[in-house]
Amino acid sequence: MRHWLMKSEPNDFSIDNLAAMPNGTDHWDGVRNYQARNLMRDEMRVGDPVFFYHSNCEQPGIVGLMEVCREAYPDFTAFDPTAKHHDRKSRPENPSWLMVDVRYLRHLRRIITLEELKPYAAGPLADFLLLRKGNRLSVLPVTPEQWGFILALE
DNA sequence: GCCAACGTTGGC
DNA sequence: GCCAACGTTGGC
Repeated sequence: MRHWLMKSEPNDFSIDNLAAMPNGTDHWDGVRNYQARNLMRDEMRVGDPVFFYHSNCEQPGIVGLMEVCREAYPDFTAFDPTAKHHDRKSRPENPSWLMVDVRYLRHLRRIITLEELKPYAAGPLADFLLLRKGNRLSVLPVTPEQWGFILALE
């Protein structure tokens, strides 16, 4: 089992939006980065735990927990000319982009902010991809040690 | 709104 | 294959 962190802009899709879905479940569409796509395709499995991270907002940070509940399948929003992340090069018979389904588990009792995590880049979170300068991956692996350390901050 | 750090595109 | 131009991400 692998652990993950997935980013979403709360103005676009927040953890509250996910929690409000039927069964707390939704597809995670809009990933348009090959490295992130390959991670979803090759590494993500049903039952993997995921941090829900709010990015590009007033208080960037980890806000809750979810789990993968369906493995990678074509991101149909890429086929839709009216969709925000439409990609005309992606065809249904040969999809460029994939997504997984995720299920809401719970909010953290408080937001574990990026600001709070940053100092640990000098210690327990030295290799945490989220804290790497210039990192823009929206789907990234978290080691069991990193996962445990971060959750213990809650 | 600014801008650093990317990733992608396309001319050559 | 190189690399400049461009677009995007995301913190601040």
